[in-house]
This record gives sequence, structure tokens and C-alpha cells, in this order.
Amino acid sequence: MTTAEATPAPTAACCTVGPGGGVVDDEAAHQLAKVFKALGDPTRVKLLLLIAASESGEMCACDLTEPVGLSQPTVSHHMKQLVEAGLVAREQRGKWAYYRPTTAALSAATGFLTQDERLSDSPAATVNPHSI
Amino acid sequence: MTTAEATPAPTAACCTVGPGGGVVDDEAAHQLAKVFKALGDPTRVKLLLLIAASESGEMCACDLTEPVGLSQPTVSHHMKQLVEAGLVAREQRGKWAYYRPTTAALSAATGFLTQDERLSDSPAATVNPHSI
DNA sequence: CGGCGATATAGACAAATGTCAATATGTGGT
DNA sequence: ACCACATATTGACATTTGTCTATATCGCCG
Repeated sequence: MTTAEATPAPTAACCTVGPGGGVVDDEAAHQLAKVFKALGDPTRVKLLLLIAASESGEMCACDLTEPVGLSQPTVSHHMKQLVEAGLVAREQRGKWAYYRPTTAALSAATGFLTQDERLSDSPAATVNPHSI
Repeated sequence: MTTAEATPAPTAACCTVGPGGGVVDDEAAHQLAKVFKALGDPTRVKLLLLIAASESGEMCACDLTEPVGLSQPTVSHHMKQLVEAGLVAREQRGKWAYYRPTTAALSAATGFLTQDERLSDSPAATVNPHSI
């Protein structure tokens, strides 16, 4: 399964409370962790934000190595992680590979957590510049 | 500093675009990654959700080992990670340690990402239920 | 004050992770 | 068909991570 991606938060299967279990499905926990683990590296955070902040919303792989200051194979490896986590989509155009963010995995993952009111602070979300 | 925590999203220092840099502060990327890395393990996801789903919103450390099926030192280690990431707060009461979720780090981290409209599917703020 | 129960720390160890240099694969141009 | 360039894969390596057992520390209660 190299191309698992997607299916980050099963939505259902919420309360599997039990003696040896927990409040969350084991597979759900793994999916959640997979997405967050992909974001658990500074380089990948930079890459994702870099692409997201780009003018066209997508970036060529060739433009990613220089900003993070790592070798081409390393960046390729990181991008693969992001793709497999469902955080970005890869598209080959000509001999270049383009990456663009995909929102589903991230919003599903964070949504799965903040679904629990104990994990979401109520009002005007966090760092929202629109509050003014 | 072992007890860094908090300060997950510097709010400012947004666009440090540069030749060897990126769109994001190096320290900010590390902070973001720290929070997400803490969530990048299935056991810690389970622990956080377990506590968040508890009746009182807090749980004694002694009640955490059994649901995840790991040894006491291992659970203690995971909880330390969550505390250092600023995702839960620890309080000693009597001879028991109680943990409760704290929303600041998570919402700041996710907010920092979804601040970029390319990373959020909803129009305005992130995951804000007050939009209705 | 001595002991007991709860939690944290230390040490050990296998597995996973991040990185690079070297190489393979793929894609278009000549 | 060949070559040049862009990207991915492989293999190697040091570092980090998750887990355990054993031990230390902390906090009550007799």
C-alpha cells in the first residue's frame, strides 16, 4: 500500500469504549496519526506552507529544494510523505512534477479532534485575522 | 529547555521569504512540527481523545494505562510529550496526577495552517462553528 | 518515621526516521 | 536513437523514537 492516502478520519466509529480498547478506533487513531506525523517535521511544514503560499497554488518540485536547503532526493522523500498522508496532490506535467495542497485530509483530521468540544476553544477560532 | 511548550504559533513573522529561507520562520516551523509530532503517534492520539471524551474533562494517570494497553512508564512518557507540546496540562492532586486537554496549542497550530486559505476548505475561519 | 502506592526517570534495545551520494527511471528535444 | 534534464528509488548511515524492565522520587497514612 504505497498509495494509501485519503480516508483520514472515519467520521463514524466514534465510541468504541471497552476494557482493552479506548474511545477511538485503532485504525482511526492510526489514520489521524499518519496525517499528523506527516506534519510532524519542520521541513514538511515548510514545504506545505511554501506551496500553499505560492501564487498559483501549486509548485514544481524543482522549486522546492532551494527554499528548504536540502538535497533533491530528500525533498522528494518528504513530498512522498505528504502525498501519502493526503496533504498534497502530485501531478506530472511534461517532465516536471507539480504539487498542490489538498484540504480534505487536514480538515478531516483536525475536524475529528475538534469535534470533541473539549479540544476546540469555542468562539472566534484561534488565529483568525477576520475577527477585526 | 525541557519545559518549553506553549508558543506554538508566533502569529507574526509570517512572510520571511528569502533565498535560503521559506515562507515560514524556522522557529515557527519547528513549533508547528512539535505540536503535530506529538499527535503523530496513535497512542498519543488515543490518550488525548480518551481524556477529552472523559466525563469530567480530566483523567488520572492511573486510568490511562489500561485503555491503551501499554506499561505505566510508557504512558508516562507519552503524556510528557503531550504536556511538552502544550496539548494537555498536568496537575498533581494528592498522590495522583491528572491530565486535561488544553486547546491553545492545537487551535494555534491548526489555525496557523488554515490561516492560509489554500489549506482550509471552508471560506472564513478554519473550523469555526459560529459561522452560522 | 516507615512503608506503601502512584508516578517519573534511567538504561537498554529494536525499529523508524531524516539525510545524503549514487543510481535508476522517466520525459521531451535533437 | 540518443542525449540531457527532472524526478524517484536504493543503500548506507547517524539520530530519534517507542517500548520495556528496573529503579528512583514523590506524597499520603499508619
